[in-house]
Amino acid sequence: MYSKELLKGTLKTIILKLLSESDQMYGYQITQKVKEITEGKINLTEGALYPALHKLEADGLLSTEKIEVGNRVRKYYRLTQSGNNTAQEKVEELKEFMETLKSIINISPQKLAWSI
Amino acid sequence: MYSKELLKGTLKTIILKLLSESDQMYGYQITQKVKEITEGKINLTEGALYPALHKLEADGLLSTEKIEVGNRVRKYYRLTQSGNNTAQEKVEELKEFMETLKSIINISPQKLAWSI
DNA sequence: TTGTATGCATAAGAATATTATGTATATTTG
DNA sequence: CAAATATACATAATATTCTTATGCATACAA
Repeated sequence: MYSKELLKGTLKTIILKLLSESDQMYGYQITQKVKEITEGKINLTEGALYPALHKLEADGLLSTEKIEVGNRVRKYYRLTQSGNNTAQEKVEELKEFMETLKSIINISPQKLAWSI
Repeated sequence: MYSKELLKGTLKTIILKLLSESDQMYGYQITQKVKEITEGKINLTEGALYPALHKLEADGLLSTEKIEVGNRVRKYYRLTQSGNNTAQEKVEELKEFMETLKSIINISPQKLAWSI
């Protein structure tokens, strides 16, 4: 597990990306999926996930559907039209941000000194 | 400029990385350096930077030295021994985190469906 | 029957940022 | 030369977004 603070700000983008690649998903499934893809390196906590889902829904990016499975109810989320657009934007923004971060993380002493 | 929330959690690592590649730097210089390296894409705000620097100093990762320049005082920061170790760790952790994030961001519908 | 897994949700608290403000000197520009 | 911008530090109020803890409930395995 990584220092949790790194995850800050990326959670919504992760949710939107997963939903953009699948028809619909429910909360618990998202946590398991992320755990699986990242080989256990990222574990979403419920206290972070559910408020984030609710916020995305409130913002009109997700719609929900409750489906009974046995005696339990699952709440499925799917992207709205607006959510689909936002998903693409957020993912693109995250990619660019990571490239920019790399430019700092991979800087050499020479390049840094160049203009100090 | 990126959505600010992405920067959350990466600020300390950025500071430690810059200091690990230079002898010493002062706060304002760090903001300018980051702006230059990222071509204006990341602008550190003072309200975030100074508290972060103070925290790193309080944690024993940075030491300070005040130097008069003209009639003004600059507060230079440099890594302590402990800060140097932490810098390496944090940078490594950030790199690994970015790799992990990529595995989510670049996932294809097929791979995702594989185990839904 | 007791723990683990599944499934949702919220509340208290911590961490970390934004925005605004304050103080002060130096330099550039109209 | 006055005013704006740049340099340089700092903190307070507020917002956001997590963690941790708690609660409820069903299903299944040891």
